[in-house]
Amino acid sequence: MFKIKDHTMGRRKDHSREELTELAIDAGRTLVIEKGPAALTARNVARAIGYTPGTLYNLFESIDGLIAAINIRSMETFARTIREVMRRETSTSAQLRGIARAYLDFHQESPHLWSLLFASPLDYHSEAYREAIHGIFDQVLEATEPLSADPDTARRKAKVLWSTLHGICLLQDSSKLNVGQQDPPETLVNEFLNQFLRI
Amino acid sequence: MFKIKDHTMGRRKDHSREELTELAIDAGRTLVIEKGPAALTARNVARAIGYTPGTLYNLFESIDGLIAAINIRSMETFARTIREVMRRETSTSAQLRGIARAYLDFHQESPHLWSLLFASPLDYHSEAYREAIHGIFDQVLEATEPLSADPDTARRKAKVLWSTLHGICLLQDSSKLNVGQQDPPETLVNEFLNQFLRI
DNA sequence: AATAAATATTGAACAATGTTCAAATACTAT
DNA sequence: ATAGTATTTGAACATTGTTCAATATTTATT
Repeated sequence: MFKIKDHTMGRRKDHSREELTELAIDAGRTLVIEKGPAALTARNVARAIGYTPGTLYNLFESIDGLIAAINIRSMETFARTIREVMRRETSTSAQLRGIARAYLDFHQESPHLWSLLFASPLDYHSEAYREAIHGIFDQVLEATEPLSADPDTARRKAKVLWSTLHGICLLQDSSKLNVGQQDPPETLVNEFLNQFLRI
Repeated sequence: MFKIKDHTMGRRKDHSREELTELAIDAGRTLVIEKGPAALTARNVARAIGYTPGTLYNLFESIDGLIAAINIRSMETFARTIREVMRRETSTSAQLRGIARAYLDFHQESPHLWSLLFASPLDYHSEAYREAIHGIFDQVLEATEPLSADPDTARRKAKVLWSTLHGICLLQDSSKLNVGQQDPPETLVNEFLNQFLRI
């Protein structure tokens, strides 16, 4: 016999709260990867995990909370990638070029995830979010330190590098009909780094 | 006697099509300036000009069309500003610093307009939009030309400069809780330009 | 001047969004 | 067993963008 439920259901406990949160983040991530940030709706995510929108609001305080969770995951992955770069490369220039390379790879391989993280205004900003940002930025800072005497300059240099990477990828996306000729992001990043690494 | 209209109204012709378009753009612009991009809704704009949403769809093919029109106006204003800079300054470095200054001013004085233009993904892209972009970018290109031998390098340099300005302002906005210390955009742009202008 | 055609405007509707919440259910501790 | 707590739902609400038949007005034609 099949259970036909013609009224509201109560607790199912198919998954723990933590498992459910994981499921939601994964489903949301997949939606973003496959159909872009616009497909990340409460109903789409809920359908993907076999629950209703209301359940999501038991896990996240709002849809922005889910976005933040997905972004944090992206940042953690990226932080691991550049940690690897920092360990592999010994020279400052190789480290910085490696970080830039990793950034461009992320943008190219997961454009929608990149877009959700860097090209969609979000004012959620939990403590976990702040930490995830630091997980990345502190390493960039570490890499720019040898380039300058005082730490203030190092921080400024790190921010400039980071800003330029952002900007170049944004420009790339916004110019489907391009300004003049098509310059691949790598070319622009190279142009920048050649100057940036010149003492 | 007051005309009470209890059914659908027809043509009023209070304004010409062109006047109405102007009214809509102006009202939309004001809404964005005062309440941010999120306030730019069809109903808000319609109410502000004393019409209904349907009328807007007679003027623009979609809400993105209205956004594009507002952005084009922002770009035209900015193009005029840097044209003034280009005329006033004679040295390359002064021109580039002037352009950067103007960009930061725009970001600081009209953060919401800046956000609508540069920080909100939009895939409208009419011919008029392309032209407005060129009205700005061609001048940046003109300014970077003396910095490099071949035109390809000049174009790349212009794009790098432009990307960095974008990125720095984005970073500024996204970091209400800041990464490390607060670095004013001017400081970062200076850090960048000092390196950029070094031959 | 009368009539026809074109245009402008509306209100009402549609689908989709985020979000809330009482009701109902199932699990947990007593 | 019973009471209490946590979870899940469905239905609702307000807001989006957008469409469109109906209507009113202006313009063109006869």
